[in-house]
Amino acid sequence: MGESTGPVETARPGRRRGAARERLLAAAARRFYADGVAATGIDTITAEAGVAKMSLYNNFSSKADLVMAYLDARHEEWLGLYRQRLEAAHDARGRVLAVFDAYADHAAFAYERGFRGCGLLNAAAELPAGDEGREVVRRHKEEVEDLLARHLDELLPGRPERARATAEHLSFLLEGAMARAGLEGAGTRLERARAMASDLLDRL
Amino acid sequence: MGESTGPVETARPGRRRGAARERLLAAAARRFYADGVAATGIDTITAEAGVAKMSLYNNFSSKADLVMAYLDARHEEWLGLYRQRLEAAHDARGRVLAVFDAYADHAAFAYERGFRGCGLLNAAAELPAGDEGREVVRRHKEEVEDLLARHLDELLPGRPERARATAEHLSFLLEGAMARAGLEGAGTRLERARAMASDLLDRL
DNA sequence: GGAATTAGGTAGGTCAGTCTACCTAGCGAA
DNA sequence: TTCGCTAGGTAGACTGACCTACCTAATTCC
Repeated sequence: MGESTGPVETARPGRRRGAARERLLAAAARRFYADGVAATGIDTITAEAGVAKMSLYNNFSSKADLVMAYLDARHEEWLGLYRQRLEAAHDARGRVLAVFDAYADHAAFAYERGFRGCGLLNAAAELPAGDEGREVVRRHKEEVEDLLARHLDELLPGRPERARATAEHLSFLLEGAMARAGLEGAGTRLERARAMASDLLDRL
Repeated sequence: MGESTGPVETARPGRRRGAARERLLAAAARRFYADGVAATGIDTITAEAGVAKMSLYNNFSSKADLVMAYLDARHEEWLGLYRQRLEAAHDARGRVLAVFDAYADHAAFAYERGFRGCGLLNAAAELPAGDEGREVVRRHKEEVEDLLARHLDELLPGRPERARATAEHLSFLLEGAMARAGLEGAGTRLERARAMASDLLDRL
């Protein structure tokens, strides 16, 4: 992220193979996050990617397919941030807080129209009731809660139910802070949530 | 809410004055919540309201104006649920939990395409970055947190900072549980959040 | 009578998706 | 090493559906 102007490299014909797909995904990520999925048209994406419209349909079967690829990419992106934070953590407590730090890292990105909360949740809000994309987002949130639960199992040996309940509690704090932070366009609420989590771990 | 079929009363000309506006708001509420704001067209709304297209533009200056009215209506609706729960509460603790109950009441509505979380937050996710509607939603969330803070001041006399911090903590729990509940289409997560809040109040 | 509402249509855009016709980078074969 | 093939890329026109917003003329309630 952080690119802020139109076609990033000039769009001259016959560039590297497979480049169109990457450029499309990057452009879609910027526009979907900043303007919303429904509000972003195919032409806007191809123009910003500096790519022909047919390249989109050569790489994705439809806009819905591109949206799914976008959701998968956001999930993978978050996992990347989390793994980085995980390496720096030296105990189970730090590994719990690494989840919060990964969310804060996300908020610290230089989005061109400001921080707007969790891209996955925002996209889910636009998708129709039975859409598969909503399932992807639901599973992402469950995976985050599972990660928390695993680290808490280490902190609470022999008390799996307490670990589960605490993981749910922390995941609510995280999600709630993220929503508020998105409305405010700043990461402050996420810092507060991290502090709450830290307190809560002290009192386990 | 709870109506599930097209035009609710048959659309015969010359009904009660001012009825068009109410019918439009009710129809918009159903469609915006179930299908999303951008995905819902003017014609869909007027058809479902059983009202002429011009009645929309006689009562609202544009679709954006209708969206703003929708946001205000959702805010007022929640306040109504909350006030009802407030009356039934007999102490400060009950008044804190009344906020959680109002959210649960919201989730218990028979939405025609299932529960999809907070309508205000979902709408905000679709609105462009600087849109006034996003401010309306931000203020709504702040008002909920303020309500919690006021009740907590009663429970924590002389400790306003602790009350503020607890209000923020509870509002995160609430918002996070709401987001998860919306993804799952069920209110279970909200019950869990209420239980967490209740525990937290016991340990104040 | 006048205000509100009706059905239906129109204007001007934008949407997703398809198609044609051409171009070039990179690969394997000669 | 050079040649030729092909997969993936290009620009831009085009279709049919849908979008918001506004208009008209007839109708109905107060």
